[in-house]
This record gives sequence, structure tokens and C-alpha cells, in this order.
Amino acid sequence: MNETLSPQERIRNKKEFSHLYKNGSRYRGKYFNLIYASNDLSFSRMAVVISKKVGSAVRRNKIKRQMRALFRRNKNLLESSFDILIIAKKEILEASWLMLQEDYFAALRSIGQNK
RNA sequence: GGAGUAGGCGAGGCGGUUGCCCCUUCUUCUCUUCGUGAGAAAGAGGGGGAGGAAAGUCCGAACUCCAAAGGGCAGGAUGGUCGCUAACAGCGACUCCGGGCAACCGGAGGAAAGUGCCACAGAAAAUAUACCGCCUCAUGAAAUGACGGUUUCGCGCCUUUCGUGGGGUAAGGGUGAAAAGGUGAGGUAAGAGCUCACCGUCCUGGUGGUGACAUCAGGAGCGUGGUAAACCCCAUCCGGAGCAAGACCAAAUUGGCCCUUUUUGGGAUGGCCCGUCCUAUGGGGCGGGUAGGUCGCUCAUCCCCUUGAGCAAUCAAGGGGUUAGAUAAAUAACCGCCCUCGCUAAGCCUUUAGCGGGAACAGAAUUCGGCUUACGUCCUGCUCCAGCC
RNA sequence: CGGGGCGUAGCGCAGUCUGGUUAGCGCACAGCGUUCGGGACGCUGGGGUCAGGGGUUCGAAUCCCCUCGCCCCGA
Repeated sequence: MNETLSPQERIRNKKEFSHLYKNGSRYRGKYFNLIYASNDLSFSRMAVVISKKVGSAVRRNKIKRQMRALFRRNKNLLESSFDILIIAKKEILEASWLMLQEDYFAALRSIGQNK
């Protein structure tokens, strides 16, 4: 199993974003919300959305890096291929790495059940 | 101990696991106009990968497109002088004024071209005026204080007080942010630059300086308050928009234009057919252009060192260096050892163990030169003031 | 990344260009009146760091500079 995050595995197209916003299922977490939908590809894709209201550019970049690390190191926890949109909330600034990890695992379990 | 100023650094080191962006070499693969030509993916190797402010977007430029013969108006910017710079609202040196005991810091064209404004208060806020006051002349009234007359009455004159009118004056006056040169002496009916001395102001000339200006001499009694971050005047500068600029390639769909001598249908002409014309549809082509992609895209008015010129900013010559180019946007999670700082305990003067810390402000987005703002128990030089030895 | 605008009482706005006398208006709030009581109505009243800091001026919400926050536009 690889832990890479190649350009293919990211959501970068405007159409794909609006498709997710329209048709995706939602999960509400403590530090972030998820919008997700199963896709027809053989792999999952993800993107992180974080508003300017959450913090400065430095803080936002760090959170994006952490969320991407969570995704790529835990791809095996997803049973099938999904498009996942992670929307960070203001509360994420107080979260430590371990708390983020737990919240992310809980979110993945929720996705598995809903399927 | 307090303060001022100039500058530097921007943060621990080594190694490891997984992972990201760019460049490059090789192998494999695909396309091919068969030229090892092009392309993208995978694997392996190598190299590079945020800042002093990358920030705010406050100025100035490069670059690109639009417009444009040239000039002017309008509008905007700058504002002591001289210099530096590609340019600037930047930088350096100097001048004057103001603040501070001082090191040092801050400010800067014109109010005598014109217009406007200066609330309240105050006589007056700018062509000085004349309310109170001071002086004087004329006149009216009162007063028995001095003198005179004798028609013993305020009758005459002087004096004093009060009033009216004319004139002189700007010394003094509550106010106000600001009051018409200041202080002293002379002078005068009272006063006044009316006169004089000193200070200030203005003008002329000499000397020094590229210049702002400084200094000296002479003259003018002095006629013009503040505000130009009010309009304005003077001098200098400025065309507009901005890399989401702009250039190229270009799917699908809709509409546009052209062709259809061999798609099919409708209409007109005609008795009917052929033919001709119009129109719809199909086919083919064309240009514009959206999604998307490529270029612009990083080596440029750059940085460092030495020597020379200059007080300096900076310039010249020589040598060396090159260090991100992403586009839903690249550095994270964690471990080990060493170094270092703080606390606690043992130990007993130098070690051991444990815990915690090694930051703050902050993330390139076309590029560069500045300015401004944010930041640290950080480091260094120089200087000033106070106290003690 | 670039361009533009706004910030005044609890809320919505004037006043800013052209500086001056107590910074006003509506709703809301408080008290009194009216009513059996409430609403509506009438009378009275309180409430402002004019986003923050510095400068120009005798004097700044207003003019100039810096900072902060919010909003809009450009493929």
C-alpha cells in the first residue's frame, strides 16, 4: 500500500467541487465538516477548504498539510473510492495532532456506516 | 540605572521513516510525417525548494495591451538648498526654525497677486475703529473756596463738580488662540517712532559659499495679524489600465457566414417534366470564442568581495556568485543522539536523574527599488544623562 | 493578485464635500400621564472613545498620514 498523494488524487476542478456541494453527503465534526460522495474511479480523491476567517495564511497552510497527511496515511481505512472535501472550522486552531487524528477516524467510521 | 542612535541575525546541529513541488539523466511505453522527432505515465539516480518584513498595497519603475502628429486646458503629485538614483513621496550632506539638561529628534516655497474664513467673547478680528478713558475749545447748570465790583445778587473772573456739542489722542481697558513692533528715556494740553538708545523688522550694498544661507556696513521709523493638510499662485513631474496585463492552441453546445455539379422535403414560375429561384433539413468548410491547456515565468536597472573617487548617498574598474516558480496553490507527522537554557530532587562544588523549552511576527504568486507597519529574556558598535567607587 | 467603498447611541441612518456654538432623526429603552390592566397615544428623560492612533489648526466626526475591522468588483 502506498501513502502518496499525487495530483490525480486531489480534487482541483471547479466542476467537481460544485458537483460535490450539490450531491455530496455531509458529516459534521468537532474541528471540521466533510462533504463526500463515492466516485467511479479506482482511487479516492480529496481536497481541503479553509476560510480566511479561520486564521492567517501560515496557520491555514499548516492545517492543510496536516489534513492531507491524515488522508494519505489512512487510505486503507476507506472501503471503496470516495471524493472527500474537508472544510475546516475555526475550532481547529485549538486542536492538537492527536485530537485531529481521532476526529478524522470517527469521520471515516461514520462514512463507512452510511454506505 | 535610565536614555539616544547605527547596524546585524531571524534560530540549534547531525541522522532516520513515510510524503509534496520544480529541474535534470537513464530505462520502459505510446504516437509517428520514420528525423532517436514528439508525448505522457511508471521506475531508478542526481540537484534545488519561502521572508526580513514574502505583509500593508502607500509611492516609483521595468514589462504588456489600449490610445496617440505636436501643444495646451482640466485633474493629480511633490515642495529649504545642493547632490545621488532608471525613477520616486526614497537616500546622503548641509542651512534655518522648534523641542529636549544632553546624546539626539521633528518641521520646511509664496499671506507684499487675488478671493474666502477667523465661531463665542471683545470697542475693534484687518481699508483699523473710537465704546470707556485722557486732553482741549465752546456752552449750560451748580458750588461762597480765593480775588474784585457794589445794583450784596453766583454779578464778573479764577477754581472745582456735573451735563451738551466740536476737536485732538491711541499711552491704558475687561475679552480672546491671536489686538496693530518691544523695553527704557525724552517730549506733549494729553499723547503717539513724535524724537533718541538697545533689541526686532524691512531695504540697499560689500565679503564668504555652487546654493539654502551666514556675516559686516549703511539706510528706512516701521507701511502689510493668522490660515495655503482653504481656494489659489510659483517651480518641477505625470496619457490610461494592469500578469485576473497580454499572446497562442482549442472540446462540447447554440447561433453566424460560405459551399453543396450527386441528401431529402416544401414553395414560386409553369398545363406537366426538365431547368431556374427562394427556403427548411442533412453533409462539408470557415472565422469568432467558452470549458480546459500552453506561454508570459524567472538572470535582473541583481547580490557579494577588492581597489580607486567622494564627508556621504553613490559611481567606476576587476573578480566571484546565482539560491522557489506553484496555480483548490509545494516543507508535514514522528523517532534517536549531541549542544544549550530554566525548574525540581539527589549529590556536595562539580556531576547525575526527571520534567519543560529552543521562539515571535509571519507563507513567494510577473519582477525590481523604496516607504510604512508587525516581531525577539537575540547580538554588536558608538554616544548622552544621573548616582557610586 | 489587483481595483474600489464603508465604519457616528442597542438597531437603521443624517451631518463630513464647504472645520465652530448642545453631534441630530426614526425605532428601541426608562419615568410620568391616560386605562380596571395592557397596547396605542401624549409629555419628559437617559444613552456617543464619531473604528483606533498621530499630525495640521485657536479649534477636527469633518482636512492630512498610519493602523484595524467589514463589504463589493475583476478570469
